[in-house]
Amino acid sequence: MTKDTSLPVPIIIGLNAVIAIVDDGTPKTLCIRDTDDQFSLPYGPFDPIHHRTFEIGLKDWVQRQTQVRLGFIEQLYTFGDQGRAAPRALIEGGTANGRIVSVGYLALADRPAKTKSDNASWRHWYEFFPWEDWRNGSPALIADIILPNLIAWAEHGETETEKLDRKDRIALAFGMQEIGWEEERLLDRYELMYEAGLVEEAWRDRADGGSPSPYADPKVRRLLGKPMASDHRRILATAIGRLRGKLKYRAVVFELMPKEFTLLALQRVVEAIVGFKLHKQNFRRSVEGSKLVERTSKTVQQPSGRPAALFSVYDETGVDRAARGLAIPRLRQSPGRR
Amino acid sequence: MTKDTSLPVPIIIGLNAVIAIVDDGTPKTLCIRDTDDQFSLPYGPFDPIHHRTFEIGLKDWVQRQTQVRLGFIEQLYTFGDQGRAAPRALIEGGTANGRIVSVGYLALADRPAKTKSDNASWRHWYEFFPWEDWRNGSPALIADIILPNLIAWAEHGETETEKLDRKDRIALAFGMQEIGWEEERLLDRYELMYEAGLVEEAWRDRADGGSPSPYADPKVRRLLGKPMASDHRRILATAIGRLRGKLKYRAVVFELMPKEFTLLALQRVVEAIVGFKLHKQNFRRSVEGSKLVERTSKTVQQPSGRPAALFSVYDETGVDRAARGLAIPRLRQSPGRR
DNA sequence: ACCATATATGCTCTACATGAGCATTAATAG
DNA sequence: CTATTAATGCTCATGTAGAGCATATATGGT
Repeated sequence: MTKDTSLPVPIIIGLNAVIAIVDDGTPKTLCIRDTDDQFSLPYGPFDPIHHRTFEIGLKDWVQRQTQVRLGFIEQLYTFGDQGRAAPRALIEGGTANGRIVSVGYLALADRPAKTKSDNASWRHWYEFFPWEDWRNGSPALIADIILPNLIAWAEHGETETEKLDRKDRIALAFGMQEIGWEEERLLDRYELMYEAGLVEEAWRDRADGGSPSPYADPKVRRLLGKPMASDHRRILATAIGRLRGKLKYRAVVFELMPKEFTLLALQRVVEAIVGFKLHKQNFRRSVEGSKLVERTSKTVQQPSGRPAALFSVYDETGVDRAARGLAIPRLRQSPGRR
Repeated sequence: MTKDTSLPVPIIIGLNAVIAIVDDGTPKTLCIRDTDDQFSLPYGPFDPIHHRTFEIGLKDWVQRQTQVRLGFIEQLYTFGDQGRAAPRALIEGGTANGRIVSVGYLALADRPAKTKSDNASWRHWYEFFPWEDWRNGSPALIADIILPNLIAWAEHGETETEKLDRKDRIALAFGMQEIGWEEERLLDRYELMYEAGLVEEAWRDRADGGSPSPYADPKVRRLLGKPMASDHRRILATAIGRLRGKLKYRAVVFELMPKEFTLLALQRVVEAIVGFKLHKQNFRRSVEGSKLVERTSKTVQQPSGRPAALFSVYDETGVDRAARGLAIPRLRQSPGRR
């Protein structure tokens, strides 16, 4: 083995948390409002002295900062790219000459906890990804703005191969192929838009580098979701994409539910996450058949209509490691996959 | 936000690569033989000065060390636990007073490249996880050794709840529930065995800490796979588990195949990875119907029998981002899932 | 009490994917 | 020409997912 003997540059590990809840049909994540009035995810440096593991560190400062107690936690990805803007607080801390590596985490909570500080607030996911919410049909944004701009970007490829490759990626990410829209490709879509210069962060990050990509004008960028500090929007995209995928094979939804719930409430939570509506009767069929929930004897009266039965999670303990997730019975109309 | 102003402890990021190939039905990974004659994964420190991203760093030193050119690469997980043994080379490098965080990567190659150094070699995966190869039926090891020892460990739980919880995890990980054996839960199984003190590393790592778990005797541990340096076996477990899962929804297998191949060869590669045999005709049916491969006009003669048609990947470029993986048509007998 | 309306809940129909295994084809070795 | 071996083709049974009709149980208005 060739031993690398160069002295290491100081490295700082930042922990970033996407803390997700679904509040009455609205999927939200905890955000901090930066000093420049920009949103960022809750984050903090990993302190190797006081914390034996990342998760302990994360839980610790999240609790201190926001009073939110984290239940389910999952590591997402570790971002180590150079050129990624350093969170301001860390720079001010005087350690900006090191390299910052951020480890993203996804955490789920079952209701919006009070937040200690005024600049912390629960924000609607789709403020940052307006093209990801198909619950009221295909967002006009995609056909009207995103696709035309992406295609234009693809046409600016250097070589013929690059152009084709870009078009291919666009088609796949935005569901123009036989497979249709795949909700879990959220990150692919965001990264494509970043590369094409359609989101604000791309513009901001490349201010120094300079690249020949045909940047969309500010008006367009402003329509394509609110920017976030550093690469937090990418981390949020990773989190949502992961959660969307995970729903299908792990019973994580229940981490977002109260003790007792109606099946429609459960459905609304799933819909909020995946971003499109489900077939009600088929959803019920699969949930009831899944052995993941148990019908209680209680019912709740809706504003009108037949009262709904309340359900509870069948086996409290092993839910998140349960072998199967819930079925996602699509409607062919809207996001018609396959 | 409460600002954490304590000075950071030096952190070193180590990059670890699981470089996988399948060589004539044998799944292998590149290993380095340590100075204490122990196996370790290829690893190296991440050098923030010379490398803009982790992946660039990884590719760079893997190529320098082993002459293997990495194609497909995927980040697995970032391990930051204290108490994880530091790779000897890093300690010797004089930086052992810092905290080592390792980022694991999975890389796929299509054939065993020559390795530059003598202490690098391609090792059979299942040397490290002998209970994971079900291709010749359910390994006796599981029923004879693993389960009895795990159950014993479960019985040693402090509280009633803990005992039940452990039994639950065992049942799930080892497929004792209705769902059956899930090949992608390899990491769960390894971690369970680690916790229970059944694998060598658990014994080694806890030498200082000391824990009340009922450690299996050395004879047992020696049967349960070869140990690896640091937590490399955990990283390898993560890699195999991830690859096993990924096969089903991404067309990554083709990264492991030569340009042209027979369907049986493809099947053998899949079988090597998932660790059990597939139904031949059904595998063919799904592969041919997948639009992922293309029949060439060529055939190859086997030692006996009808010659097999050669196939090639349909769309060279977008394979790894293709929307669907291959079907894994199980045989109900052996690892009968569901 | 009766009706319109709004949900919740039950049930059926169809298309298609998946697990199994029989049948046929095309080679080789005697 | 026959036995053997592996590749390839095809059919059958079962289960699941997408659709949508039908029924049940509330509320509010008349």
